[in-house]
Order: sequence, then structure tokens, then C-alpha cells
Amino acid sequence: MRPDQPARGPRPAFSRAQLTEAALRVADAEGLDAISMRRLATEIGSGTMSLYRYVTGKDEVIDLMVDAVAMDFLPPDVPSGDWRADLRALAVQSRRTMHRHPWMARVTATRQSAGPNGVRALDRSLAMVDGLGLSVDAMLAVVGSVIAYVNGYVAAELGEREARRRTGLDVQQWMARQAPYIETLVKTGEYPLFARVVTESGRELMDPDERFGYGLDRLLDGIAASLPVSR
Amino acid sequence: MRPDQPARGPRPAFSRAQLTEAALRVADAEGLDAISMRRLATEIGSGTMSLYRYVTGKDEVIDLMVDAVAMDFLPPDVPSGDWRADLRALAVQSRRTMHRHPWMARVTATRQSAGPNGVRALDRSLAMVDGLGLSVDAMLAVVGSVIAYVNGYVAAELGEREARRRTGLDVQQWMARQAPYIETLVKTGEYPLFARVVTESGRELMDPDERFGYGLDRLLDGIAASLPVSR
DNA sequence: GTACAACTGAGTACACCGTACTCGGTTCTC
DNA sequence: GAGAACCGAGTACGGTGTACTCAGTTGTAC
Repeated sequence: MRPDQPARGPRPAFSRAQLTEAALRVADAEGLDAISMRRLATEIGSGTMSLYRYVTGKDEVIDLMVDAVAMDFLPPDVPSGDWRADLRALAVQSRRTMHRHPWMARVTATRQSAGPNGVRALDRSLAMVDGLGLSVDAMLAVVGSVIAYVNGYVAAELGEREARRRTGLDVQQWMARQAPYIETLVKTGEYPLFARVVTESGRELMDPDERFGYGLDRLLDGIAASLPVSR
Repeated sequence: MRPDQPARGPRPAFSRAQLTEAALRVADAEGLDAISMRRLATEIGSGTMSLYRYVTGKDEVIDLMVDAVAMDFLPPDVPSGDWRADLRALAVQSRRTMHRHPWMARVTATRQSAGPNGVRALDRSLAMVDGLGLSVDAMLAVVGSVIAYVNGYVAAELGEREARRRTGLDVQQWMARQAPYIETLVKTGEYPLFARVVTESGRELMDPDERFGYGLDRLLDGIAASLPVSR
């Protein structure tokens, strides 16, 4: 990493913080693909190559974005004492944050956040399950499995939304476009259960929040049952 | 979709199947980013734009790839009767397949596979938990949560590997490069549990397979406990 | 047997992208 | 005031996806 304030020379025209702020603004509004060095430069009012004075490349921009957002779902400093409530809140909060920053899921799925905020978040997450009689390794496995579930669930959730957003169609139009294909699939008779899902989903089943909570609670149930001393 | 064999005109020089085969070969060996229309064209020995006779665009190429691989982890036609063993096998098999095709996790995380093989896989997965007294909706939630966990876990797993692969360093060099940064984090004393992870991970804790199985079993435990009639 | 329509592969061109390298001008330290 | 250090910007290169055009080939219908 490069120093934030230089010793000599003219004062920088902007800061890394402003750069990340601009990047977040663009990505939140138009998706991750809208981010390019040229775009960020015009957004910030500077030359394209000037950005490379502040950042080694595009990858570092994304690292900065991730770490900035990581602050948003930083768990509280000290655990409440109820590990289950804490883990659940962590999951719900993570999902909420990823919904607010839809590009996030695509990134965190592939790249672990090793920035200061990311490490702090991990540390506090581990603290939630400390003192339950688990080894450090088991603690990692517990926290990791919850995070894996959240990331996987939200990624799938946002995948569909992203696909829709890219085509520029609204929900109605998009479903209308998919309908004939789904119809042919159902008509083949080869996918009986899929067909049941399609026909019964008319009366809107579980809403997404509920479904997310369902799997999460099953996971937490299983973790609770496996603790050395049940609490 | 366009017809596979045209009525009139010269016989096509290649087929969609050959195109997907080439794409899979490239992606498996060099990663998803190595795939470009120009690259695929030279790989197949044709002009770049000729590909667009077979495929609407790059997105469809990837759809075809996903559906081709989906065949690899197609669950058996008829469930064994042991839903838990079936779901577990599905998860393990999915993970194995994604390891064989490392680009897969990045794609399935974001885009659901709606091709024929993908739908068939979903259908058979649902069949595993049919007849357990669950509503179609609950069945979707159960299967979906397992898939979410697998996708999330494997994505994280492969993210690190991908990052390493892109730098071209082997495991030793890569860890050596990260070491000083981790050291400084530990030395701050602000991340006590993270520090414990680092210091205790010297004696190689759980191996990845075990850790994957740990979270998976917790999830399945929780699902089992929530079934209307325990089996 | 021939005309014609359909279809083929290939080429050209455009608007993007990330970033290596270079240069003149500004500002701080000594 | 002299000089080093650092700034912003510009140019250029090799890549990307794909819209559009065009000559050539092939099957079918008469």
C-alpha cells in the first residue's frame, strides 16, 4: 500500500477515499461492470492515468470498495452472550448489506476480504462463538458455514435480479419472456416436480426473507445440537 | 434457440456441441477469463464472427457450458429412499464437479442454470425430498438451502485458488508474500481471535473436505429435526 | 436442368477496456 | 534560491464483444 499523504510535491487533487466513494456510487447504481478506470476518472474529474497514482490497478479499487462496505456489516464490538442471536443477526445483516450493494455478492463469493475491516469483521464473528467449548478450528467452521450459506443464498437471489436488470425489462416483461420456455419444459412431462413448483407458485409461496430464514435456522439448529454443552 | 440443422444452404462447418466442447477445454485449463470469441474461433478453426451463426453471443456460450457440466452432477434418476444420504451425495458431488471445473462456481453463483440438464437436476433434487410430508415450497427451501451452502462454500474455496493461479505463484511463494501483512495484523493486537487462528493453524487443523462436511452435516441435522415425522 | 431462395463463413469496423510509459509543471525541503 | 520529489495528464498498445456487409454454396421447386 502507498502512503496516504506524501512528503513533498503538490497536494493531491483527491484522495483514495473519494475514489472509493465514487466507485461505490457507480457500482451501486449501474452494476459492477459499469466500473472502469476511464469512467471513474471522469466521475472524479481527473485524467484516467492519474488514478494509478492512488491505486495499483482496478483490482485494488475493488478491494477498497469491499473493505469500505465491510464496515457496514461489522458486527458489534462485544458479543451479546447469545451466540445464536448474534450469528443470526450477522447473517441477516450481511444479506441486507449485499442487497444494498448488489455487486457485492459477486465479489465476496470469489475474493475474501483481507482488508482491515474485513479482518475485524471476521474477528468479531469468531468472538460470537468463543467460549462455547469449541476449538478455534471448529469456531472457524461454524462461522464459515454460516457465511457460506449467506453468500450462496444471496448470490443466487441477486443473480436473477442482475439478469433482469441487464436486459432492462421489468418483472412483468421478464416473466412474460420466460413463460413460453417454461411452458414447453412443463409440457414434456419429464420434470414432474418442477411442474408442480410452477403450477403451485401461482399463490406466492414463501417470500424470500422467510425462505432465507428457513435454511439459516436449520443450519443454526444443527450447530446448536452439536455443541459440547447445550445452551 | 436456433435450429440445430438448417434446411437449406451449405452444411455447417461445426456444431454447437463442438463449440461448447472447445469452450470447456479452454475454461478448465486457463480459467473463465481466457474465453473470448476470438479465442474460441481460432480454437475451432473458424472466423470469429462465424460463431454468431451458432450462438447469440458470449452469454449463450456460457449457458451451454453450464448446461453441459450440469450433466456431470445429475443426481440418479430415482431416489434411494434415504433422503439424507441423497442430499449429502448431491452436495459432495456438486462440490467435486465444481473443483473439476473451477470457473463453474463463479458462474452458478450468479446465474441459475435453466437449460434442460439444469432443470432435470433440480427436478431430481426435489424428488429426493418428496414424500416427506413437506409442501412443494418447503421442498424448494430445503434443496435450495443445501445448494446455497455448497455454492457459497465452494466459491470461497476456489476464490483463493483462483487468486493464486492468476498471480502464477505456487502455494509456498503465495503464502510467503502474504505473511508480512498478516504479521502486522496480528501484531496490532486488535484481532485476538484472528491471531489465534493464525498461530494455531500451524498444525494443520481440519482439512477442507472435513470442514465442508462439518457445515453440511449441521445443515442436514437441522433439516432432519424439522421434518414433520422424524425418519 | 435450371432458377431462386436460404443459408453459409469470413472480413471489416466501432466503441470500449486496462494499463505501461513518458513528460512538463508544481511544491516542498534544505 | 537550488534541487529533489512528486503531481496530473497524454499517448499508445493489445485486448474485448459484436453490428453489419458480402460473396459463395447448397438445397428445393418448378
